[in-house]
Amino acid sequence: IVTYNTIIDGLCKSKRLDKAWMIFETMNSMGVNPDACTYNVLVDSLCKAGKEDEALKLFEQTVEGRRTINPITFSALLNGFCRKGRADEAVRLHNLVLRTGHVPDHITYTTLIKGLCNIGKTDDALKLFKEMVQRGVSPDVVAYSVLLSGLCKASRVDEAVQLLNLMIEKGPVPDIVTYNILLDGFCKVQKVDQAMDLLKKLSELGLTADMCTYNTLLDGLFKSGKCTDAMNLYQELTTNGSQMDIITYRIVLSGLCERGDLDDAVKFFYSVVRKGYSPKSAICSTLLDKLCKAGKVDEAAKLYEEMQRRICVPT
RNA sequence: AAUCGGGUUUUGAGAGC
Repeated sequence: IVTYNTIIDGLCKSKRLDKAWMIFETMNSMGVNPDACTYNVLVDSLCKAGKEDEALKLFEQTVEGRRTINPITFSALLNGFCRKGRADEAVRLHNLVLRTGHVPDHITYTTLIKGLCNIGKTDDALKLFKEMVQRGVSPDVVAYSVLLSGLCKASRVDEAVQLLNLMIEKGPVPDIVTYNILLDGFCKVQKVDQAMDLLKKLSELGLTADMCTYNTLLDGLFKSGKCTDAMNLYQELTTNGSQMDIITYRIVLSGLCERGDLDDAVKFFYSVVRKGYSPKSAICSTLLDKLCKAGKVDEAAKLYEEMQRRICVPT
């Protein structure tokens, strides 16, 4: 049975689903009964192939046939539904299974909470978070962060701050990701100043800002029109030798374009390209478009050639 | 363990409706 499971899993992982199912049939006809592990693999692979409904059917069959619910199969199934934006259905399934006394672990709860947030059902996510606590499953830093992110994305930053305070008071210790989420939340509701204040407090909290922190703030500064502040921050990062990533460059480049600083944008573009990055075609196109509209068609043409050489394809 | 699984930053334009 272990051999069969290993083979089926291997086939599923290399996307040879049809072949995997053939082996499954073979094992049945040879009188080798599939076990929980076999079904875990199959349910998961159906989900990953976008066939959640078939996965659900298979899951139901195993529940009837074996009269037990395997938590791994079930969480694979819930994952599949959540990934597809079907978190509400996942929660319905979760509620059914909950009645049989199966309480999911903190990761599965987090998956569901994130799924709900992704489809904008933030209140349901909050409810589920409370249920989780009531059921004696302690939310870890990721669970809190996911919920925090959901609140921020729904522009409910005040509630996010409350949640952070709750967390500080009697939850897991927030990490840099938690704060990055909140920083982004502030930025997105045009409270960049609050975000910058929070940045200063990070070191007091014993946390080190990472590139994601700075990217968030750079973008926030640009988008709220504080281009000078943004460029100052960028300079600061350059001089202290921070390791920029492609995302930093995209933010700065589009920030410069947005401001209409085409000369700087073009200069910046070349400096990025010299570092060996190829900016996304989207940004190349923006840059070209802005240049053309500013009447600098010649420059745009030159840039276009350069872009072609660098294998980024502006459309 | 032969099997699933969770968090943060960027992502263009035009046309049409």
